[in-house]
Amino acid sequence: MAIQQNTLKKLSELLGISISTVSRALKDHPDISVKTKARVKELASTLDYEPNNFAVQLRTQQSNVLGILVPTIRNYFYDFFISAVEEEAVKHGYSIMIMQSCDKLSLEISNINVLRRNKIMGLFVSISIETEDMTPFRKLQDSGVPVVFFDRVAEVSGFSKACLADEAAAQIAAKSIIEKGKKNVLALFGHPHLSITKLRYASFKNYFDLHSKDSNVTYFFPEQAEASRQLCSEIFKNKVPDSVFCMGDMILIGVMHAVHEAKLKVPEDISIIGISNGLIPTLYNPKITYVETSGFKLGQLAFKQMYASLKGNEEIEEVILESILVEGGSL
Amino acid sequence: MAIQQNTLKKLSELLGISISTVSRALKDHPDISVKTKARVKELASTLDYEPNNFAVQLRTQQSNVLGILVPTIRNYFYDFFISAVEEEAVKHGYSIMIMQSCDKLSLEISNINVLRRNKIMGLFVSISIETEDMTPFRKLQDSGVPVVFFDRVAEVSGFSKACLADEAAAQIAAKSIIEKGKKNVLALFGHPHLSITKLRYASFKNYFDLHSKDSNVTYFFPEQAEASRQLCSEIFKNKVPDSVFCMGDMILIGVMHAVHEAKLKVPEDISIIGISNGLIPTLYNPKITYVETSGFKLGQLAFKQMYASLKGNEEIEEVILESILVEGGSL
DNA sequence: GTGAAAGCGCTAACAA
DNA sequence: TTGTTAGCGCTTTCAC
Repeated sequence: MAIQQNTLKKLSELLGISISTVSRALKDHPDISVKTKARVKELASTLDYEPNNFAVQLRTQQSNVLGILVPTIRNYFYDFFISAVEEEAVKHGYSIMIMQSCDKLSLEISNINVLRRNKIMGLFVSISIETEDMTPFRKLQDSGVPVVFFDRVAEVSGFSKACLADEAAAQIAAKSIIEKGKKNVLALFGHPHLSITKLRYASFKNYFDLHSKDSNVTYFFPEQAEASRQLCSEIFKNKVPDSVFCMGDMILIGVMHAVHEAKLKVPEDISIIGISNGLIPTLYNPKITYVETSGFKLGQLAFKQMYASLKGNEEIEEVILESILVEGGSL
Repeated sequence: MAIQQNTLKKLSELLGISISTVSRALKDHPDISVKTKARVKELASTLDYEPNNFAVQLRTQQSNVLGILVPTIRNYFYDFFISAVEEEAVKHGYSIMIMQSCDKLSLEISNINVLRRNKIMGLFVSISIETEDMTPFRKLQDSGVPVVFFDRVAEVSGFSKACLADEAAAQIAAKSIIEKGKKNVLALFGHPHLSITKLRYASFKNYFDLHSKDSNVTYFFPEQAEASRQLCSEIFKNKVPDSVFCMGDMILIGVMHAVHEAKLKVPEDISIIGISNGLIPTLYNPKITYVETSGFKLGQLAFKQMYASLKGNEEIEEVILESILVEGGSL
């Protein structure tokens, strides 16, 4: 049972002054005399007075809560993103409410409703694989709640977006592979439905088509770790490519399992390059060369965008986080 | 700007009936006639009526929000825990508010205050390294907000706790090492201040003292990955132990870096065993043998405890999640 | 079966 | 400088 809290009314009765005076004293309103302020504040602190947020929120229609909606938190990217947003949010007086869509459209929609009912003041979202209709987000935004897409973003205009430099990242990887003289490339991407996959794939392919026409590049879309491992196992039986590109950590993990199983030496027998948030590639020996896409930095960037919108700076724009190549010894 | 929402008042005016009738119709109150209910519900749905949570909360003094306070989300354990809690919470109509203490006491305290002001109905917490005084948690619980500690728990009674079987996990590891005939053991633990470290250390040491007195076990407390790597590098220069025990993933990562640098073969030159949530040990080749401590399962367990408290079942108890040995090829 | 009215705790316009 | 008052939108008791 929640215990009865102190209220302005109680304070005012104890002090023999009116509720509004107490309220104003507590917020350092210039009208109130120094003496009264002191009296009020002292009593408030001895009584551990805390304003009732429910009442404040009803009155002000402000929750100071920001929502984050991601496919899952169990991911070596979103957790960094969330962490960054949380840190920034706290600094600015906001709290964070998190929900997972589990990559299901139905859950995504019901969670948006929960977040709206909780009166979030802004939403960060990375859409589910199944999402096609952006209406729920549009409605949210139209009702005054800014929406910032990140990572998996809506392929429509009219929303703020914080993106990784997907195209640049894929290009950097392609370029690195070509520069090392690799000609027989296995390129693995994630779910073909996602914008992030489309961008990386198109950019990677385009770069090879333009700059190394004689290369033999094979493309697959194995989504997760186990699918990647199986795929590679099969491929390695026939012919081992001289290099593998992995669009994400999970694919990399699968590939490395297959590499170990086939007892291939990196980089002597096979070169590996990936795109990653950072930790996983550094666990292998030699460390895997990767194009860094920092979830943490992206979170900071996304918060900046959100904060601007929150403060009435209504500019809708796409912010892109630069990618850098982190050289390991795998290429 | 938040756009004006529909309210009960508006509906009642449109329908020409009173606010209270509308309110009751919407909640299927038995007093209201079927006809009226139908009319009300139809209008409500065409107008996309949604109750104003601020008002509901003020009236009912219930937020249906649960808080989670962890040192950091950027961790391959807490994210699983949070994910599980979120999934369960959604099923039961609760939302999750997350805050990070960054292992700083000051942030922990201010975040507790934020959570309290946000009127959370329950709190899951894994304490910071600096935390010693449990008063803030006690006060929260005394004011009717159940607190469930997990992972890093308070070393005092009177709180619900959801723990990993720390002692059992350490014992399983110790037993495995002894059974493999390893006699020259390097045992690495985390921050000595934490209950989790104390339990694992005491149990591990105790098991060796009892069951293998002639073993030569060296203990260190290197906290994070880089410290572990450095420590091992130094140790390996003098004498390579026949086995290493790693209390957590970060320590394991550091150890494996040192192992690779020293070009030691696992398990021929050195055996490795750890305690882990699961992913990291499986990335190495051979996979590292580890005692599993599932953050996801712990989250489900902790939620069950919380839910019982929320529903008035006031029993305070310590729940322990069983550990199991997952054999890789490193021992 | 329906309506009127009180009140959750706070803020802020207006009065004094 | 301080007090009075009118709500914010909803739930719920009590009256009809």
